Amino acid sequence: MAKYDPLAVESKWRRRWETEQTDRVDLAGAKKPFYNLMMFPYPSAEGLHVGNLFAFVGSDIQGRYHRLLGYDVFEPMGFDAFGMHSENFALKNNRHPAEMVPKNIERFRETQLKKVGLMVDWSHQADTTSPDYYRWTQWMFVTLYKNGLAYRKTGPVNWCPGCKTVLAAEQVIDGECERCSSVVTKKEMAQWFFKTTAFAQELLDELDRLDWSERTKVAQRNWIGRSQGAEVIFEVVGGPEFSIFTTRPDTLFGATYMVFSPEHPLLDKITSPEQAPVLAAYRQSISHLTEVDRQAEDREKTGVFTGAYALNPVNDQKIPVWAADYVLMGYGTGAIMAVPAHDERDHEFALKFNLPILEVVQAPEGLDVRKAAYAGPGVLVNSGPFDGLPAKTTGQERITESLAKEGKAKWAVNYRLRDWCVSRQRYWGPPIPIIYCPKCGPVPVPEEDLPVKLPQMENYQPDGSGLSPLAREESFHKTVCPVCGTHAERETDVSDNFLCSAWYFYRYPSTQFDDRPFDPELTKKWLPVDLYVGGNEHAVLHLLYSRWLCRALHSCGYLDFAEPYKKFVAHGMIVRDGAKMSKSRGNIINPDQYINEFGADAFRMYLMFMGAYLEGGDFRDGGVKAMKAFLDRLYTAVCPPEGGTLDPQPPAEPETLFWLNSTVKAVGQDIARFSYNTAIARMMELVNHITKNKISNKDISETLARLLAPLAPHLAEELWEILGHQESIFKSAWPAFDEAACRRPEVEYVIQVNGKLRGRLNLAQGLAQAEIEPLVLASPAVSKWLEGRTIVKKIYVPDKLVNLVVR
RNA sequence: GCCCAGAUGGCGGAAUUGGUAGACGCACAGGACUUAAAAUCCUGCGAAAUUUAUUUCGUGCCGGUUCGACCCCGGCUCUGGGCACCA
Repeated sequence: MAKYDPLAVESKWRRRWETEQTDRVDLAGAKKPFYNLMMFPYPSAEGLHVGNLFAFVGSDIQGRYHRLLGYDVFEPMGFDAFGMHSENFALKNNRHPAEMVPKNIERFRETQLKKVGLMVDWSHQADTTSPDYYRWTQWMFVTLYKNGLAYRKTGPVNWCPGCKTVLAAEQVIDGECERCSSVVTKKEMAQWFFKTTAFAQELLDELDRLDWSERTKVAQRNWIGRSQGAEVIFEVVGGPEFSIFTTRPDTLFGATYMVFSPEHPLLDKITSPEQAPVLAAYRQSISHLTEVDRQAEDREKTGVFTGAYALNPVNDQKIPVWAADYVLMGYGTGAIMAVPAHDERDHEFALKFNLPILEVVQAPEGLDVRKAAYAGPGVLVNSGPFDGLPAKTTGQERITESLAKEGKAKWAVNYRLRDWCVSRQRYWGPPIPIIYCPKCGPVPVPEEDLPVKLPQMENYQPDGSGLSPLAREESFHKTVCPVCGTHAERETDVSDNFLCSAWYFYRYPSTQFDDRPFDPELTKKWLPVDLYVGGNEHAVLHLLYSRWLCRALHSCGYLDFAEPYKKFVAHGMIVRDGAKMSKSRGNIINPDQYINEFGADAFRMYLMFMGAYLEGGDFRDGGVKAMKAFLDRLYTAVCPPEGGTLDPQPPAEPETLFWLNSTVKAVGQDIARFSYNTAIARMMELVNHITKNKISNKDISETLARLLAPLAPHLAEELWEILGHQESIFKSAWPAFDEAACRRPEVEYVIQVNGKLRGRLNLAQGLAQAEIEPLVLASPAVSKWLEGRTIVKKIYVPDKLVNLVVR
């Protein structure tokens, strides 16, 4: 039994690809550019995770497939090596990231990535920690600042006590730090922000037109969280005006009290002297609560009366003003009108504090708004001139517009999306390129002075003071103002690692340029990215940030497109034996072990065969071995038989032609829709057919080698060479097929009686109903079900089925 | 609570548009080869009944539409994911 040695074959072809530069593309001269991007990994010391490989292989298959289709495919790779994941790991192991990261990168590239057989053009790498790279990350910051898209602001920010730094809203998951799972607290600090909210509407609108995985789009829509409503101006009795945001202006007549967020600055002005100590005590009592406590599901509502009253602009009614922490300072205006009859939260609060509940939208029979809030549709009641109008449509419009005429309301839209907090009080990142001058204020570092290099520091631990470790390095932060020359101080925070990764794909084609972040010509030719494959865990992190940055650079005139990725495909997640993989379970898959035993091709193929690529798969131990066994069978089937040769004539037998052509068609279609598991199954069927029938044919062998090439590139090259070709199989072309031969000349008709399968008939293709009927009625398997019955209806589906309905 | 996706043999999973449910593979069983084992090859493999070359049942649960439903509709249950005191 002929077998092949995968380790020998694979190292042979790795060397050949390297010396012949098979994987390189002529970026300037390419005629049919196809930018195939995969999410670059961060080089952890543990090595590549099987999840990384699953993602990369699925992407590489597209790259190789497109290459065979005649595209000039650019498939670059880089390392996302700045940030807390790298720094935390170095800290834990008592090492320095500057020493550790280059070693990890080397190991990733040389002993792992290259062994998997990715068609990566290694002449265009990006390493985010290299000064040649982060110089341009800093340039991004300066550019955003100069264009009014970056600003510094003091306010409550998310603070992770574990990582000792602030975090962006996107990096807080259920009140916990995305990296270390510490409970995040609020801290008042001056921080740098990017104006992500400036493009909230565009980011949302464009989603409808993007060719992206639907679940990724849904996650982004939820995160941006648009809600439409009105801003209404109320007036404190004997005090100032203030505005509230509501999505239900139709229920204004039902507002029986107002609620301010306890942090609302206006409270200090309006609270009555006798209630002031009560408010102070309340603020004290909630000050120690974290977001997790505050949002705990079963938590009872709390709040205090301020002693103040507000006037409802629709009817001048005097209603009490309360302060309660169920109203958040960060959303809308930090104050609400409470309509307990039609809002669940207000209802709960009103019951607890015995506040009035007034029905203004007619609830259906049997529902009592005193018992439970009714938020459904209905007509307005107790609403003066607006009674009888459908609340959510006309009612809403009329009430808002009548107030708008008096200047007391306007239509408004609110987004859940917050500006991106990019400051980090950590060491391992690109320093924020800003200088604070006592005379000139904040001044961006001039472009020619970039990069602001990260100094080498032996003790780089974050100290939790709210300042970055760089604040301890005087030689770093003491400087002079680039404008006036006065002694000045550098910003000592570094920027969020997600800024590094928000632009890396612009850099890849332009790595040779040290005078610009990306070359306009090459960028025009290669971007936006044609295909981006990655994990959906980045839906509202990297993918949102990079969409925003693209839009920002576009608005500043640096890019002539506003969306970075033409197509994004979210791959699934791998589990093992039905369970999530984790260190604590001890069920992590070690890819190297399988690759060293069965070869990268068998490992690649098994990863893709486990399940649907877009849904993920369940890794079973025996799978890689079984795949190697298939590749052995395929090898035997494709190679000339021992002591013989392959038939040089094209196959003529119809059944074989059917298998050959329909397999080529199906494999191409399946790869195009990321259905790798079924593509492999189709190849198995073809191999089974030729093995069973002892067919050795040159045409079939060459076709199989090329079908296999995207999935198992090393073996495909080996077979191609055995079949007599000098050049790489990737310089050949994807096999063509004959549409007519994809169907058998004879088709199997299914014969049903009353919808139940009663027989099958092999008949020539394309027969008419009238030609088939007599044959059906004559067949004994069918006629026995027709005895003594009347046929009332005949269903006929060409080349497929006949169904006789009898009584 | 709202939104999205999903539930198919012992297992992983197939099934373009409503038209043969279970492709392909794993595991298992039997056989061949072998001193033996491994590897490889061949055969079988949803369940029940059976006169075994037959019938009935069967795609999470209940109901509906249809000649015909894994697929469409209505109502549930469970699993995974996103959002969530967001006004």
